[in-house]
Amino acid sequence: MTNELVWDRPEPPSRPSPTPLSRALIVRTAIELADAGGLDEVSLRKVAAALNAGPMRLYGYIETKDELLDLMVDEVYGEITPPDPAADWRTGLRHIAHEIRNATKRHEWLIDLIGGRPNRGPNSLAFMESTLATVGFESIDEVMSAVGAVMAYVYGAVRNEITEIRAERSTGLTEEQWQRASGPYIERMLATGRYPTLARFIYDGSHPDPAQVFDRGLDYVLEGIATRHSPGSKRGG
Amino acid sequence: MTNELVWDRPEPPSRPSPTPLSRALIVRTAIELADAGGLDEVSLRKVAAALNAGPMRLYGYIETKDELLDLMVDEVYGEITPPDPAADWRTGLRHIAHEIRNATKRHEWLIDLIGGRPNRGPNSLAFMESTLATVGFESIDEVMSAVGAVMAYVYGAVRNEITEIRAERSTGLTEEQWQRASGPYIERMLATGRYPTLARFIYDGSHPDPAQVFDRGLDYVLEGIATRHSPGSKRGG
DNA sequence: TCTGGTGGCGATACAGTGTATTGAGCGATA
DNA sequence: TATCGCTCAATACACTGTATCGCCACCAGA
Repeated sequence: MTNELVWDRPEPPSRPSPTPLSRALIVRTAIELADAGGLDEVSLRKVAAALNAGPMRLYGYIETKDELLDLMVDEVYGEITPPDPAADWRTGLRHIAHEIRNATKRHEWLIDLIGGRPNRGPNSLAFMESTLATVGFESIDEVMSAVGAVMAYVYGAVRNEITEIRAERSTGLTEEQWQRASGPYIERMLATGRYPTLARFIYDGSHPDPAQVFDRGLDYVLEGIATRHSPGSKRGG
Repeated sequence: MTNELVWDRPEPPSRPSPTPLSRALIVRTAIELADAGGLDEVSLRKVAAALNAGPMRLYGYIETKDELLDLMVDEVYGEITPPDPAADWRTGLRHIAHEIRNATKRHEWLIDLIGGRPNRGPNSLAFMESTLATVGFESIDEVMSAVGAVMAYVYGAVRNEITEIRAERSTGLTEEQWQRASGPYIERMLATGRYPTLARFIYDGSHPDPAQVFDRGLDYVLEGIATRHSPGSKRGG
């Protein structure tokens, strides 16, 4: 066995001194990528690359990509502050609704993951806990349907908002321009006369602040809950 | 140039007599695949294969895959029957809410596409037209927020339902079993004592019919709209 | 100091995706 | 009959998630 020195032997590839990893670090990195460039930027290869690691290294910390996504969602649930326990159910639910909306403003991708699969991480459970706790109705079923309705509304409303934002971003048309029927396609469709009501709305509709729209819809739901439940059955305001 | 007969020249691949295609046929096929096996079954290759065609052939009828998805959504909007024009706004909106819910029952994948990108196909526009038309408030803004709130609620509620159904399907646990904390993980989490309210709800909660849950939440929203808008400003019931 | 195992991690591989490009065959036209 | 143009299949590319393999550094024991 020759032991001679071979001067042109390639050096071992200079590894960029592997970062020590952890599940938390991976999740944080994935969230940063998603915040910056959307969910498309969260591929195992890209997350790994951002950590100076090979793709397969991540599998030491997570089972599958879906698990990573679940962890990201739960992490964001951790950013949500619970309502003041002394608050009445209405302020409590309103607080939570705003918290969710704000969280998805910070992390637009959230709306694509939340509700897509059941979220049962510790932070999600804590969120459910404080949400249920803030509604002090006596009847469990009444609490469930009140919370369910509010969450359903919040989810749908936020989704609509984000979708609009994305559409603006990708078409370059603001919703206002769209509503003036700037798109040639829309213009053509309206010109067919098959959508008279819609046309009237598009041309005459005003453009309220999205936050106000959200609050108004939320108020419908809360008001409906309030009138449907006999005053005797609730605690607090 | 030799013209000799080469006996071992391979025959041109016996084409299975290419089906004549059309955008409508492609969309219908994609919907069938999605109904049967979920959105995962809708890849250009699979759709094309189902039509005895190569993947690239579809590009003669479709610009991109996203366009195909948009067309699928619009097709389903076409299945939705508008409310009776004579109906008051409340029955009208209720009708539409149920139509949407039923449509997503028939096509579960719909909930993953709807709202994800703006839907402006002819059927979607017709749907918006009849929805707006059924709410005869005088103020355009009031109509918009009423319709917006109802649609947001419907969207979120249906999404929750479908997510539950899918979770049941994939875990084999019915929601009822889950609520008895059959999952060892959930059981462990509840045992930590950090989620007292949640635990109480899981153990003591009843299991109302999903349709009733949906209707109840919908009723909150409608009731809220009704009480928030002065009676003088609405037409019909 | 040498040896043998072990475990972490990179490289490779595979099946799948959407889509751009290429090229072959056919029908219509000059 | 020669050629053009069109239609579609084949090929190719970059990318995905993930299974498998194999190298290499480290550590235990002799």
